[in-house]
Amino acid sequence: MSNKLTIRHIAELANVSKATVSRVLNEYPHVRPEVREKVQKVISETGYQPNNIARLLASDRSSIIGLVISASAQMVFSDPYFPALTEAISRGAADNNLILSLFVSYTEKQGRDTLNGILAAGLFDGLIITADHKGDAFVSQLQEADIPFVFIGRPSEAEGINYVDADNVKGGYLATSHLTSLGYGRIGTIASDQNTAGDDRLAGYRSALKERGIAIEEELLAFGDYSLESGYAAMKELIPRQPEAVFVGSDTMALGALRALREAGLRVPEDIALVSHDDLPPAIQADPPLTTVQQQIATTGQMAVEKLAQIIMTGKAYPAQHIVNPVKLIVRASCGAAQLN
Amino acid sequence: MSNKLTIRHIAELANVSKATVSRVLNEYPHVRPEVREKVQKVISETGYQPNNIARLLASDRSSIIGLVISASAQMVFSDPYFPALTEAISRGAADNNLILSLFVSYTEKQGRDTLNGILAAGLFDGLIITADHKGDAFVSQLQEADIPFVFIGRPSEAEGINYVDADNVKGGYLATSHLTSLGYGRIGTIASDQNTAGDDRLAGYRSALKERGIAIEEELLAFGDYSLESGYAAMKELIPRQPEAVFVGSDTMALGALRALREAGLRVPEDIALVSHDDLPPAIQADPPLTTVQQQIATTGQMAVEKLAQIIMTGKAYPAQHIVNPVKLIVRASCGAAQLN
DNA sequence: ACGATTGTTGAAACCGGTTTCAATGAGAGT
DNA sequence: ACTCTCATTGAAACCGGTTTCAACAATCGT
Repeated sequence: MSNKLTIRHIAELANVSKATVSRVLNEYPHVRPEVREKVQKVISETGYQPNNIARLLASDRSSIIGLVISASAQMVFSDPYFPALTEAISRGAADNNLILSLFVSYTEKQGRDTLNGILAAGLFDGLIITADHKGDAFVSQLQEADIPFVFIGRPSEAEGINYVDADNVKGGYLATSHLTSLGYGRIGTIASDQNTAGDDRLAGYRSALKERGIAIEEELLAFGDYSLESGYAAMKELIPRQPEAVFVGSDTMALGALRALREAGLRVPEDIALVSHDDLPPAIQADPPLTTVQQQIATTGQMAVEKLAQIIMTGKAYPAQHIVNPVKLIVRASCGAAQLN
Repeated sequence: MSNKLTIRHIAELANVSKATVSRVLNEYPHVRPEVREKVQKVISETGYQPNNIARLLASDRSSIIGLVISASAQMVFSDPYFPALTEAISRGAADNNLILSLFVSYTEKQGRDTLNGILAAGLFDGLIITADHKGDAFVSQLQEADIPFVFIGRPSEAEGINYVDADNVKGGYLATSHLTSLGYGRIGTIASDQNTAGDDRLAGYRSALKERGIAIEEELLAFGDYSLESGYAAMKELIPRQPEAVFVGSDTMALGALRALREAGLRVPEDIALVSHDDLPPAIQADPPLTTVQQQIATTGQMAVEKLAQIIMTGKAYPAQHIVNPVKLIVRASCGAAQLN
């Protein structure tokens, strides 16, 4: 450490006690303005910076929060979702004067071990948890540890748990309604049952069709795991069933679907229309650019940090709050809306 | 905190002093085996976990390292490079029993502020710095603060600085030689002068051509900033000059270049061959899949953590080590090697 | 058998802050 | 003028560990 100055030195230089310096540092009352100024002058002249560790020990608060990402390696690597989220949370942490620590694990078991280590360390004021699986395994551990936490993405047992999520049901609904309103029949979907987001988007798809009185044809449902490859495989499965349009549950899977269609010699949107979900950079980079449901990941990340900060400050995690961020449809070329106009 | 147990309780339960418990915890010598066992028994029975903060304060070591990413927002979002690197470093930190904290900033000024905050906090045992710009602004600050640090990517003033980098000169050389050896003439490049990686790749390009006795035609050089859009723009600039092949300095820029070519009605590799750099997921997902130079980001991240850990342990940052990871050419469709066989 | 050495152990100081509590002094109330 | 408050301040305890140092017991050499 380069920092040899301690609160004692400042106290001596300013001719006051450590306690008074501490009061000035923490902007506590009960210090005469002139004394406060004198101390501040010494502090700024010397460039003194209080030692955080000591502060933590004494105040039992670290201002460090952890972000636990538990997802398959493939997912973390190839889907821009987690990077975007991480980045948003990083920014949110900075805005709230919190230090962000990052933990990535690839399996649920590994995630639990990581979590154990984190909880044992006792270093963190709170945690943000995000998982591509349903994440239930973590909940009991977290609750026992009595540490403030916020989920990103609804855990399947959400009761009493604070979480922030996108309005996935609405997303599936918007995407599918858009396709029905463009006049397509035989609308399929590539969904996912890996997490609640997938369930919800599928539910939205179902409700949109139901609303129009269209029966769900189970053979037009395919499933993927959010990877490009799974989107490719799912679309291959769907092609023989000749859907006119498909709602794909994520941009990345849509990229795979596009490849399958290209290989099959089918044009998008002329032969098959596509709408996907997320609106991450690949959506606009795709050929054709994807009509997709935008979820505001930045907002989600930010709200998660803010909710966590609030729990930490107030000490009140209850009543649990479920924050659902709105989504909106971004119309590009892949749905064929342009042609139909 | 749920953890009410302190070292004192353990000491009392085991009928020894705090000092002895501490010796057991830290696996220090000078404890009789039977006493050690007795203490360990109490520890495991009670589930006692030492308070890290207190430990830090007393031992002046936090086991927390910071990763500072300073890059344009666009870059962090749309290029998978940083996510891949972050993920690798996260894994490396876990392997070395270090906690990783993440800081993202978008401008050099913001980066400096962030760094100031970090250094002031005095919480970190060391830092890993990575920047899409040349990052020199940070060096003096870091050196003054006397904190262990390792750069990822060669800073332009690299003397006395520990860094880990890919062999970018070799990368540019391999890509370009591959194109010459396939018989292409008029080989252009989309380079970048934003960072030393760009400089180095360009240098490799130059040396490959020079080696074959081919004069560099300045009009076949274009520059980008690693964004897809800049690759698109650069390729548009190059098209009228009719290169037969182009070495593109990153996969993401190559994606943009592909789009420009597609819009111009040029086929890859039949009309123009492409080789890019990085071998990130988009390279294989592109149409056609990109021949590209693979840099082992995972290894780079891991080595950076290990080097940093070593500096922290030994306290010796000198002599500075420059670790250059090998690269290798991955041949796919975009270079046309398959057709030529 | 006896002093010298070595291995074990605990008391106490320490890390650098925060917080409690009692002492002090000035202003308010009568 | 004389209490009674109340704001200001510093001394000391505390947070929960690590580390130093001195005391002690056991082992060694002669």
